[in-house]
Amino acid sequence: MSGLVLVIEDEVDLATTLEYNLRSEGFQVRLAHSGRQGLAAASSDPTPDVIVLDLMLPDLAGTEICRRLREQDRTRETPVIMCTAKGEEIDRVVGFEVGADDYLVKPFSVRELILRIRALMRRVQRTEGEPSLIRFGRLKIDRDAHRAWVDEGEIGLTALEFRLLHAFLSRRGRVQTRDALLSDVWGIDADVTTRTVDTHVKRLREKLGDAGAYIETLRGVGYRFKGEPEEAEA
Amino acid sequence: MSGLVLVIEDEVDLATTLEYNLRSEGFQVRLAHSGRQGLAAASSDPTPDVIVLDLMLPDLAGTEICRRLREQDRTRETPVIMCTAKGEEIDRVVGFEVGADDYLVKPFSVRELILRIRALMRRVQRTEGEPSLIRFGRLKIDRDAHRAWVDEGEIGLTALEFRLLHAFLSRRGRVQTRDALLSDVWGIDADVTTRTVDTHVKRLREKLGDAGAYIETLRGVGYRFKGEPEEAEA
DNA sequence: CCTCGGCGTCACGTTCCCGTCACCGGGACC
DNA sequence: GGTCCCGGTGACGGGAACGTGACGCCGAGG
Repeated sequence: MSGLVLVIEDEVDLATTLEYNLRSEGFQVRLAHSGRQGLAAASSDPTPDVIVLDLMLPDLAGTEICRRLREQDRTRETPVIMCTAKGEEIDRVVGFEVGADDYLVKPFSVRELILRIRALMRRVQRTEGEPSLIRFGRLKIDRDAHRAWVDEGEIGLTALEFRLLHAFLSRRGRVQTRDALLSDVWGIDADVTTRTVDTHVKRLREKLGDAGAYIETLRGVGYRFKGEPEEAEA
Repeated sequence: MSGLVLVIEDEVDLATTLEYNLRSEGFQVRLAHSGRQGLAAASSDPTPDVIVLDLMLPDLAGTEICRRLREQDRTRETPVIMCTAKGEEIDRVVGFEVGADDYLVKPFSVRELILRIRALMRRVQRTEGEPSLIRFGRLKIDRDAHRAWVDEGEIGLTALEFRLLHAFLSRRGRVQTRDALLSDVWGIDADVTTRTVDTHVKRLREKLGDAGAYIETLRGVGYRFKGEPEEAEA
């Protein structure tokens, strides 16, 4: 579960530290060093999944930014974590009214921030529909339960195999280069040979049995999961 | 789904803010600014659907109020959300022991509070009329009494173990990552290693005996409580 | 002051998953 | 048909992930 985090913070070195730490945790990061910049960054594509917002900014107050975020459809549902320097007592009432989702008091630990970001993302993800059951021909996977079946018989997949299968299923019909699979399934900073993909595709095909034929090899390009189940019959 | 929320909170401006926000979300609100007032308000008609309770009150401790609420038939089943200032986290454990249903650490956001109120209302609505007992195969737990049995034999669980078991039971069949368990069972601001989860799962399995097999380990993912008791036989 | 229970952490052992390599087999193109 | 690679395949070593027992801390209660 990676995601895009927007950090609105005018202290450049603090912002950079956060950026570094968040990236090393697998998040994508967008920085903004002023309020106006932050507002623009919040509503540009792709919209961030979480916003970390400093209360004290040179041009706009954090509460004002929060209010404006809540006025726009694009950012209305985006969780906001407010940061306040120690001693500057938050006006809790104002904070509530503008709809921040969480608070941190400086100095805070990066660990703590990451925990809260993850928690907020989980919450949004949970309410955000996207059915957890995906069916495809004789195949069925349940993301919540982390289980997979072929013809009503459950097959035991490892964590990596499950992610790989899910990547295929959610991009069915489209070619996936090995590099694309590596960054999607293994992660951006994966230090792995492209041939590793082959091995895991093989293992996945084995476990899928006959349904392994859903995965096609495109010589010189990559892999493609069939677009329609019937194609397998051909 | 509107409902009546009783807010027991001595800080008048915070209480007023909550009242305003809850009303604008469609709830009816009743305010009480002291413990005694709150106890009276809790059992007067119509009885509230949810109670939001500050732990620090001028006259009575929040835990004491909670205890008394649980002693009265009229309020025994009413869900209670406890609010505690940061630093009083010891009381969190006590809070669950006296039968609070959820807690929030100040400063919290109104959106978070509303989400939790809705969740509790949904839960009550679903289980209303049924006893507070949850049965699952050879397992039985009583949420109000905080007791647990395996095969009609009671097992002594600590407060933490009980919450962990309850978290598993209420999300049965779905994978729980260690991070998710940490924020749900320990609280978002818990300063704890993810490996701590392992230890407590182990202790819980021990106490559950054979029924400990209900808790499955998914390597590289997290833990999953079985969806159906019969799966254990397989 | 001592003891005890609950909780978090650490270190160790084990399991099994993952990444790599080397060896083939079989298309693709001439 | 030959040659060149690309991908399938089996084996293997390292290490990540988990179970487990032990220890220390801290607050409660005597």
